[in-house]
Amino acid sequence: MDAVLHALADESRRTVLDILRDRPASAGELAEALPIARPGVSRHLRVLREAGLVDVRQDAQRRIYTLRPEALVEVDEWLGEYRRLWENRLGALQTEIARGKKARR
Amino acid sequence: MDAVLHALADESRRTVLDILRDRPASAGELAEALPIARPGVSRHLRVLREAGLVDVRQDAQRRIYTLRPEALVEVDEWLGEYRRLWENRLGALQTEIARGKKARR
DNA sequence: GCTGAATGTAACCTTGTGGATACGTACCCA
DNA sequence: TGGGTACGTATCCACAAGGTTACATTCAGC
Repeated sequence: MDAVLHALADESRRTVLDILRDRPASAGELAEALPIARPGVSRHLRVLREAGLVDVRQDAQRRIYTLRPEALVEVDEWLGEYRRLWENRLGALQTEIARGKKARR
Repeated sequence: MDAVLHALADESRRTVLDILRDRPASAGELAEALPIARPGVSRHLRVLREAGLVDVRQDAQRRIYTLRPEALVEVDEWLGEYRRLWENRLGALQTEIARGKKARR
C-alpha cells in the first residue's frame, strides 16, 4: 500500500501507467514518451515493478512492460473509506454539484 | 491532482486523514496521535491544507482541522480509468475473488 | 565470436523531504 | 499587562529522490 502510493506520487510514473493502460510497451517506447533519459525511466520502471504495478516479460533484447491493475485495488479500498463521506456531503445539494461538475448537461 | 497524490504518499499524513475521517481534531490532538514532534505535524498539516484535503477553523488559540473528502474525488476519477481493467481481469473468476475479498454477501 | 541494439546498473550531483530544536505569535485569563 | 497555552515558522541536518553520463549485460544475426 505504502509502496503503491509512493509510486503513484510521481508524475512520470503515472504517465507510464497511463500508457500501459492502453497497451503493453517496451522500456524504449516508454522512454520515448517521457521527457527524461532512458536510465531514469528504467529506475521508474523498477519502482513500479517493486510496487507490483507492472509486470515485465522478456522478448529478445526488449523488456515488455504490462500493467497490473490489481495493485490498485488496495488504493481503491482505502479510498472507499472516504467515498461515502464525499457522497453524503451536504446531501442532495452536493450531489447536484458533483453531477454538474462531472457531466455538464 | 499532483498535490493530492503527493500528500497521500506520506504515512503520517494518511494517519491524519484517517483520524479526521472520524472527527475534527485540533493540531495538538493530531500531534499526540503521531510519533513525531508538533512542528513536524504542523508542516504535514500545511501540506494537507495546500492540497485541499483539510480545512482549518480557528477556535481561540486552537486550530480545528476538518476533512475535505471532496479533494479525493479527482483521485477516485483517475483510479476509475483503471477500475474496469481489474474488474474485467480474467473475467468471472477474478470477479468472484474480488467479491470474496471484500466480504460482501 | 564479433557487432549493434535494447536495457538495466553504478556513480555522481542537486534538490526535496521529513525530522528535531529554537523562536515568534496570537489568544485567553487573571 | 503579564503569563501560560496552542500553534505556526525558521533553521539546520541527514537522507531519499530524481536527473544525468558512463559502463555492464544480454541477445540476435552475420
